[in-house]
This record gives sequence, C-alpha cells and structure tokens, in this order.
Amino acid sequence: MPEFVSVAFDLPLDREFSYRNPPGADARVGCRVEASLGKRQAIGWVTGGSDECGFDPAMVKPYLRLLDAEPLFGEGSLELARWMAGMYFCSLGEAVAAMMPSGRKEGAAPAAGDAASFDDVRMGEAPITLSAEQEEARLRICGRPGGRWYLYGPTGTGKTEVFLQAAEATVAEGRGVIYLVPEIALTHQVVDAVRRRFGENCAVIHSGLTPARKLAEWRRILRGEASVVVGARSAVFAPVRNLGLIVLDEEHEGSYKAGNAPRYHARQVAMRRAALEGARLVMGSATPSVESWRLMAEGGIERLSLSRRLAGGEMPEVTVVDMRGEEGALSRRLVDAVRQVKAEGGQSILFLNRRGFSYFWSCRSCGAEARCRQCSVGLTYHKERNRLVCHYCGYSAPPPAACPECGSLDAGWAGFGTERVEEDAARLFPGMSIARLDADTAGRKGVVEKTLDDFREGRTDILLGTQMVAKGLNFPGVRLVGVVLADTTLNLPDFRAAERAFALVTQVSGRAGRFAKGGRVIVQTYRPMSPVIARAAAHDAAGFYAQELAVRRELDFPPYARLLRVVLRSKSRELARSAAQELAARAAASAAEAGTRPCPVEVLGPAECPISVVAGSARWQIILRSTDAAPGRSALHAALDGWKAPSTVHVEIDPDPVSLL
DNA sequence: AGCACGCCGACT
DNA sequence: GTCGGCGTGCTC
Repeated sequence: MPEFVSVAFDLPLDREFSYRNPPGADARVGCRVEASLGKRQAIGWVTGGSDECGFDPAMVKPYLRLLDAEPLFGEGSLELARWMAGMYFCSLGEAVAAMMPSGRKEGAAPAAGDAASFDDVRMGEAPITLSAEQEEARLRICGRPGGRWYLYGPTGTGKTEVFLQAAEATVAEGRGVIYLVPEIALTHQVVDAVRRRFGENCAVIHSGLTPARKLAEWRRILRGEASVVVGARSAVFAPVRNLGLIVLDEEHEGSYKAGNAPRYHARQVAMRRAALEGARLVMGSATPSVESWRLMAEGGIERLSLSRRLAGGEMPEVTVVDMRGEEGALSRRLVDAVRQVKAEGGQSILFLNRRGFSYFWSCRSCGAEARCRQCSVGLTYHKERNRLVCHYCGYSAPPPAACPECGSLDAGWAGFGTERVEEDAARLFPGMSIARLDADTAGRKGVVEKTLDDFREGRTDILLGTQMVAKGLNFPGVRLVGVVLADTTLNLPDFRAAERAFALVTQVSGRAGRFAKGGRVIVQTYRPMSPVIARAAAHDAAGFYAQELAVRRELDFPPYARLLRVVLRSKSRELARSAAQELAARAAASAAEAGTRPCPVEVLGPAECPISVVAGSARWQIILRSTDAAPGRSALHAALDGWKAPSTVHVEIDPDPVSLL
C-alpha cells in the first residue's frame, strides 16, 4: 500500500492535500477520509496514492479515519470530475462533491422548470405493440451500440415506451442504463414504469431519500446489483457499470441545469459520458431546446419523429385572445368558455406562467415592447429610477411618454399576479369552486396533493396557479386550459424568452388535448401578432425554430455563441459594481491579449442583473461571449488568475447559462 | 470555505 | 483601556 494519499476537499481550493496512510490502513482512490485541515476537521475524497508526496514529508499528517471500506468512485469518475472542474470553474473536490450521493448539503427548492413531465406510461402490464414509427425508432436505436438520437413528438405519442424498450435491449446486451427525468416528484408515473419493468435491477435516486439510503443505492449500483438507474440531474453521475444508454427525458427542461456551483448541465455531462463510455444517448421532448434542434438539423443528433397519438386524442384547438382593450385579467372570451365548460360538467385550468417579475414596459394599444437595440432583449422597467434598463449591456433610457410604434399614450409598465386573477375569478364565477396553487399557497406539505386530489375528483371547478397546476393537465375532467398571460414569459429580459414561451404554450396544449375530446386552449396575450405565440397556437414548430435560430444567429447568441456568465454578489451595491467592473476590464484585457486566435472573445457588461437584489445582496454580472467555449474559458481563467474580489463580494461563474436573470 | 492573526473605531 | 470590524494568508 502507498505511504501517502492525495485528498480533495469540497472547498474552492485549487489543489489537493497529502496525508499519510496510518499503519495498516489503505485508503484507495474513491474512498472518503476524515482529516484535519488547519484548525478543523474535514471530509475529503482520496484521488490518488503514492510513495512520494511532493510536500515536506515531515509536515504530512496521517488522516484521522477512513470512512469507506470500498471506494465510492473509480478512475472513470475522477476523469469526469477533472473535466467538470475545468469546464465549470470549480475545484476537483467541488466537482467530486457534486457527483457523489451525499457529497453536498441538500439543494434548495427545485428550480422552477417548465411544465411537469408525463409521457405515456403503460398502466397495466398489457402486452405492448409498438406503432410503426415507435418500432422504427426502437430499431434505429438498438441497431447501434453508440450514437445520439432524439425522440421528437408531442405528448401521447409513446416516447416513454421507446425509452423503456431501448433500456431493455441495452440491459439484454449486458450493459447499464441511466434514465434521467427532470424532477422525480413530478414524474412518478415514469419512475414507477421503470421500476415495474426492471424490478430489483432498478435503483431510484431522488432527493427524498435519506443520505444513508442514497448511499446504499449508490453501493448497489457500484456492485452491479442495479444496472438501471432512474433519477433527476445528479443521477447522470451514477456509477453504472458498463454504461450502454443514457435517456434524457424532457430534454428542454431547465431543471437539468444545476443551480449552484459547479453549474453543470446534465445534457452536457450526458453527452460527455456517452461519448467517453461508448454509450447511446437518447433524448426526447415535444419541445426540444433550440440547441438540440440545431444539432438535429445539422446531423449531430439523429431525429426520430413520433407523430401518431396512440390513445387517439387530437391536438386541441388553440385560440389566441387579444388582451388589448380588455378590462381585467380574464378576457370575455375566456370567461365565457369557463362558464360553458362548467355548464357541460367539465373543469378548467387557469395557468399563470410566473409570479411577479412582470414589470416590463409595453404599449397597451399596439402591444409594442421596449427592447434594447444592442441585445434585443426586453428592457426592464425600474420604478424607483424611472428608467428602462438593459440587463445585458447596461444601456438605460427614460421610458418613452408615448409608444414609439403607434404613438399611443396608453403605454407603460404592466403585469398582474395571482391574487389579482383570483379576485377577478371569484367575482366572475360566483357559485363555482376555485382553488389556487402556487408557491405561496403550497406552503405546508400535503397541500399540493390535497388540492390536486380535490380537482381530480371533481370537487373543484377551476384550478388556478403557476407551474404546479401542470400536473392537473392530464386529469380527465379538464376541458379547458387558459394561459392567462403568455407575454409574461415572452417579456422576460432573457434571450431564451421566446423559446420558453413557445414551449409553454406547446406543452400546455399538447397535454390538454390528450384525454379531452374537443379540449380547448385559450392563450391570452397583449401581442397576438407575436410569431412565437401564433406559431405555438398553430402547432408550427418548424417555423418557430427556423425563426428563433435566425434571430440567435443574427444576434450572436447560443447556439451560435457560447456564453460565460459571472455574477458578483455583495451587500454593497457599489462593491458588487466595482468588482464587476474590475473583472470585466481584466477579462477584456486577457481577451485582447489572446488576439483573435482561435476566435475573439467579447465581454458584455458589467450590468446589473435583472433580478438585481437577492436576499439583500446586490447582483451585477458580466458575460463573456465567443464562438467556441475554450477561448472564453481561457480568457476568464486568465482574468481570475491572481485576482481576488473583495472578501465581501461573492463570485459565481455560470458557464452556458440557461437564464440570465 | 473556515479559521486564525492583525491592526484601527466606539463601548462595558 | 477592551470588543469588534474585515483585510490577508494558510490549510498537507
């Protein structure tokens, strides 16, 4: 056994520490050890062993205790961790911690992704006959041991069954499977289906497990007792032996992106692992991310289209309602539809895509919205300063007195929240029972389930709320879904706003029409002419992606550019701003020094973050942009090298940000 | 990241 | 005269 081991800690330290193996002990790579580090004790991961230590041997202490008899990871995971550290600007120890089952304090509330996932889960164990296009997809996937595919098709076309059969085929080859879902809590059906199909051979990893249970599942996977793993984001790191397939269900979901450092994206890690281990990668969604759409168009991923709805059920009629000139939050059209549905004994869902953050400037006569000429994102209205601000480049201007498009004086900041809608609904629908479901009402555990149960059983006429009501979209009594204001998503000062708005309307309508015969969707908007909403309503995905890709290319945003976002957080607004200014200058200097080889790096900002204060801390950001990821990364590495933000300023680096809020 | 040491302001 | 701010530096 080696005399020394190197140990990585979950700390932002760019180096590992050497410890001595105590007599008789042998901490192999992948084991945890407890060791003294300065004045305290810390748990770290063994990343190597040697008889040399590259440090004054007299100073090297023995570690205090070995926590694992058997390693938690091997060389393969270590290699992935090193890649993560470079890619996502963290230390090796932080990368390992993010990969391990109980490496980290439990994450906060799950990110507010888009609607919940419910694809086609086989309820009984009836024999399955695949449709012709399902069978074709299955054959394409199973015909090759590696490769990348995308199951593209609306809800109800049988993606889940293809995933499951691809998994079965992979297991039959003696290889393992990782099946990723956006959020376990919202995808019970899929998880149950995998469990039923693979029984004891299946391990489910989710945040509800106690650390001990999680570790136990991890060990089952390591020992090869479970070769099919289902889980959310972090399950992409599961130590599956001889990995043969990674499934990424609902690929477009934002929850695949980690919310704290290292801010990895499960899709990117999955691509890396699949390539490294020669495994298949199969993704699926009814609303692919723009990135994936481009990869499909350019041949980087093979598209397998599913179009036939197995249970019948047509795509519902989607009506776009012009809100200009309407009095309250609910249009006459929507109000009439809700009443009619009630008269026919059906139920309605009123969908509010987001709470708060709706202070965008727009014209109530023509729907025109203030945008930054430089960045083409919506300008955010700052009431206290009475200015419109671009949160990408920092440009600001006083709000125009009249609409620059139509000259109307009826223009200004707008937006309404859940309470307002609930009030209106109570007044407009007397005698109907209304339940509200959002982060505010869902405080106590069980409230969400109770509300949804009541709705499923028909005890509620109208379910009103945010993303959380997505679960209800599949209930058989639902005849009508109203998207209260599609503009809320569209107007977010974020380059993915259009993509999200399109996905929202498409997902809502796809699910709403699944069971209900003649199900209807009403989408309210102040911008009925917006091609994004019009195309979603018309089920014109190809048109939407073509236009969105053209916009992204024109403005040099992903997938045609790679972004690196740095957020500087401080109690002091001025300190955050000046630190951001300093770092931006350094980044610009190192970008200039590198010249234009292999490609130029642009530094945008500093600008105040759109969500400018979080928990009392001011937030400023800079964005590095380059065609390829590597030059941006090296410019930032160079800028950070030898630079330290003031101790009260926190620096967060977000490579390939999903959102710029 | 912690946790120390170290040097300047208002309180027992 | 001390308690306490956070700047700087180190952890095998």
